[in-house]
Amino acid sequence: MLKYALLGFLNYLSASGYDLKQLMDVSTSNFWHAKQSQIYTTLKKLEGEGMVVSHVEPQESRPNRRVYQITEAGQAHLREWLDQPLMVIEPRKETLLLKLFFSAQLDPQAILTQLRLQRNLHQADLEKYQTATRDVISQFAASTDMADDAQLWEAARRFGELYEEMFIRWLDETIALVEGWEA
Amino acid sequence: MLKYALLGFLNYLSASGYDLKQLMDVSTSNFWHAKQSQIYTTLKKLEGEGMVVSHVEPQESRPNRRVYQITEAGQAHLREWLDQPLMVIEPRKETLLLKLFFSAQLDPQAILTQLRLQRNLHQADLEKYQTATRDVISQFAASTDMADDAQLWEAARRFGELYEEMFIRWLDETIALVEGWEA
DNA sequence: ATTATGATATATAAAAGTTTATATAAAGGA
DNA sequence: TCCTTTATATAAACTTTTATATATCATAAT
Repeated sequence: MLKYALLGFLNYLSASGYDLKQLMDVSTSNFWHAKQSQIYTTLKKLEGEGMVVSHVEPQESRPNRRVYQITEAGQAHLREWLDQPLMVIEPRKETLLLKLFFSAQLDPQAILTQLRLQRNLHQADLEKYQTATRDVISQFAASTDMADDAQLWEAARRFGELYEEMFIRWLDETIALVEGWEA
Repeated sequence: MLKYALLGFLNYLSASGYDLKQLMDVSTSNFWHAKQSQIYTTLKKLEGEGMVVSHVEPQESRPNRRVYQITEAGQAHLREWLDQPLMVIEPRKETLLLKLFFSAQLDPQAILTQLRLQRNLHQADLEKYQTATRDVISQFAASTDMADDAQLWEAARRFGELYEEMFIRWLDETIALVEGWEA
């Protein structure tokens, strides 16, 4: 799946592995992320498959950059994936839910500590989507003439916002439930 | 992570790999899932680590069952994991969002087809949480005296319900956005 | 003035986790 | 007769994470 993310970015602009990592961190991290090592190995694999080509750009006072460019085959491969509708719901993995599911044997106070800690983390995440992420997208939208693209990026950001609102609501409900056990 | 899910179930009752797959499918699939092959190999690994022990139960007219039982070491290992709070937010991966992020080059009608298809899937999932999953939990709660456990399972089910409501809301917003492009 | 750190930049090895595919075997229902 | 359910197991492939290595510049702290 990561390969489509990389092809998706390279379809907009040529970039190095380092660039792609930065791009993902500020744009898709809400719904797709990857470690630096995976990005570098996947780019190498994509080059082997003819989906991208690369050249080294020498730099003074900085290590050389290896810049990747999408090929026609890469564009066709990306397009094929975009065209074909997703027929399933992606199964989620939520470690917090798994822990909670088996936590009845814990002290209620220990459960509450864990839930409140997560509430703080999700609150911070929500605020990030409402400020920093929002600003990045609106700046990019204003600086280019890609109105449709920017609207889809905004929709993706909006998902993160709604997700965090939902998560906080669920945490508040669940905290109230466990608080009731002590009475 | 799967190992904790298996230990969590085995802490309630002894079970075979087959049983554990069925249990996960009707209870944790909302936030944790695994393939049969992974369950079998993980159980074998857990046995090698002394977390569980197994014995074969011969059956007439059915293949023999290998039933796993949690050990004291296994219980301690589970307990340790449950005790230690989760300090991070689990990064999500949502293929639909990734596709949408790069879909501006597609025909708006193709985007709408994909979003509406997902809406149907999520609507069906939501109804499943509101009926079948809810019934399984309330039946189990009534048949045992594990009130706290059942309330946490209900909280986990509730997460699935809120998640699907949120997803459908986001899909409706996004469908309306793309519908606006055609005017 | 020196030291520490963080950012820029790429790369690989090893381990861990997960999916896909395949094999076997028998009962029971459509 | 065919499909589904019950039941376990392994090989191969793929994906992802963790850890480590190298090198330089700019800035901040001591």
